[in-house]
Amino acid sequence: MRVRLQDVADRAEVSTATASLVLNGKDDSISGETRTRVRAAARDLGYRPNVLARSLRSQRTRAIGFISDEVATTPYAGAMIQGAQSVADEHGYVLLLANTDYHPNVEQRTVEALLDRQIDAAIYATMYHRIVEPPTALGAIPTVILDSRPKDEAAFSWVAPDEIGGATAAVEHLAKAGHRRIAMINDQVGPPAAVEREIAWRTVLEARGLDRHPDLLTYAATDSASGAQAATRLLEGENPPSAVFCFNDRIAAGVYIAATRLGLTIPRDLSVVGYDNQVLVAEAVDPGLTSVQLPHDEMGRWAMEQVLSLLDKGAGLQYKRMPCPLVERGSVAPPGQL
Amino acid sequence: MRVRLQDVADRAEVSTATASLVLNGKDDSISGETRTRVRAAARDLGYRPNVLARSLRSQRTRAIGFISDEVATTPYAGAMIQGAQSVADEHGYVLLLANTDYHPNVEQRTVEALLDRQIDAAIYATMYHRIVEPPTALGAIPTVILDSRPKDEAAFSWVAPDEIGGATAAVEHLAKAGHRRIAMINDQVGPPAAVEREIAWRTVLEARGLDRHPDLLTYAATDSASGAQAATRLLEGENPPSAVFCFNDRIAAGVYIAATRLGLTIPRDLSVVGYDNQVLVAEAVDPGLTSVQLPHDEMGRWAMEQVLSLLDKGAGLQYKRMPCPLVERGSVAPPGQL
DNA sequence: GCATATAACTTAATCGGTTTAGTAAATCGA
DNA sequence: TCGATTTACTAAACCGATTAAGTTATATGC
Repeated sequence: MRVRLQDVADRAEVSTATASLVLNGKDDSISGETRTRVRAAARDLGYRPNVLARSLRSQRTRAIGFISDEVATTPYAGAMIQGAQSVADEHGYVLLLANTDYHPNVEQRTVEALLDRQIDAAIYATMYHRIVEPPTALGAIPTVILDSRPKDEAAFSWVAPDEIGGATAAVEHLAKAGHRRIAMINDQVGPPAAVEREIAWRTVLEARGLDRHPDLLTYAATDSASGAQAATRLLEGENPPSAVFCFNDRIAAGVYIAATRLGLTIPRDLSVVGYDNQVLVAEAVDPGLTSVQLPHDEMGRWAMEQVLSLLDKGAGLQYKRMPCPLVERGSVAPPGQL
Repeated sequence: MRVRLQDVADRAEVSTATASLVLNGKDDSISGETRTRVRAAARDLGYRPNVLARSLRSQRTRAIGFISDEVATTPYAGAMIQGAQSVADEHGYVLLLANTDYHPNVEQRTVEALLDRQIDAAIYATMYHRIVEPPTALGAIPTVILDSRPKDEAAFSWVAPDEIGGATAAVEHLAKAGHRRIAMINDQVGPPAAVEREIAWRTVLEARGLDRHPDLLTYAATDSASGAQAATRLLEGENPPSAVFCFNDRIAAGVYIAATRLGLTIPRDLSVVGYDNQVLVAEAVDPGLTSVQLPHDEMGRWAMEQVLSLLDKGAGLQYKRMPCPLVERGSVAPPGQL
């Protein structure tokens, strides 16, 4: 059996009230001698408070629900959970995990299960940047949206990647290398991330007076095989680009495959920039892929910090676009004479 | 405020005892009329029991601690957590997440934080297969080791990948394609996974009477740059192999890089098999990499199932080697005339 | 010297449930 | 018709803490 406060009190020959006051530092009115006796008893017995009992009484569990559409598949989840978890840990909070499997019924059930456990607050995370509508039950507790934006932007705090900034940096990087025909292979599904990155791409082309031929924009599914197909279309077309900005690294990997098959060498004949900075992909190709990093760890940290300040300081709602830094490897060079 | 059992009882005009008995199905001695009244009251008020209070009384929280050395970095974590989480969810259990950061002090602190929250049991997970010694505090509750083996194999239930089986399948696959000079690039650090895979590789070579020249075995760090170096050594040596079995997919990606630089085409001039089946890597290279899959999801599920049967059925300790299936893509072909 | 602070505790209520022991009324047996 | 069951509930203890409200000495003020 675990040691209870009662056991400590018995050993120190005081009431549980006194023991509690001492151990919680609310001991203004407890004599120094009693204080040391209680502390000694607690130490000797190896006393650890039962958090359940304390939570029941205090109405705070120091537990945060982490709700996400999926946990596996992508390596993104890990970084976000890691960020949130480590901040939580620093403040003596704990993470309760839940999956929604993209299914409203599961989501409903799972969120209620968390609320039944009296979580103090929640983080509603998604594995890619989109527009979400968290279940109404979450209205009961502070909730921060991680890696997405709420439909009603004023209803929640949220943090999402600064897609415009990241994509701008990527395209600017290509432009500064001297490219004037910069294509984009975008996600054909068109989530917010895709829309914003495309806007940024287009804006840089306009601002710098670069080639804006419609052939320079094409779409693909977000895997390397589709990326290779799209790249082949681009490169075998009438107006092949000298550089390609890709929606993600998997598509970029497809560009490498297509280029190699067409006898082109990266970066001599074609420059490529990806998005996501998936180290596994970026370093599996040769030369290494220059890519824009999604700040998952930082977003996870920010979300948890925001949760805690909503809880502790009763702070107001906030939102944040987290910068996406460009990570340079070897896939960009000045254009040749293609 | 949340609806309490007291509110339900008031509305149904019974005591909380009666309400509790009805809602928990222990209503043998409750009249049918009262039963329906209580149930209606609960439904009307949207009553949901406070799990904290219930747990305090029942001494069971239906919460499982998931302790791992890290959560991010690899995509493995997600799959293991996913597997464990989904089984937990099916049984009304919840996962409490904790990190140890490979640091004994953090581990100690974090495990105690979980125990303070009265978790019923724990899963002690690692991101790669090694020999572990879980903190003694975990002796207090059922604990299953996930993706590693305990130093004292009789002290815990555990599940780890069947490295021998997976590596054997990989090397057999190459042998059956006709290769007689099959090299291995192993992890230079030498964790159990590396030791076992090397044993399997050697065993197949012996069993089939293939070339066992010492040059065929070399070591590398587990990233693609190191893999490329090792592959270069192998391929430029006096006795180049016609096939390479790699400790992991990142090293295998390095083999692709080295082969391309040396003017060799995979699989015509060189066959390659990786380990981990990291889809991101395996599909980023051309042709796709044939690889052995680590059954993270299945291991996560098994671990949680084992935890629950230890809890519910008071079952005995068990251990399991989970099969690692070979996933064929395009990196293996019969040897040419190198 | 006596009412009044002050110091140093303790008692008991409370959080929201579960469960054992008990009670009152209805039913049964002979 | 009366004791013994059975039925249908309820009172109260309990889980392990926290904390407001008391209590009892001792010290202080005048």
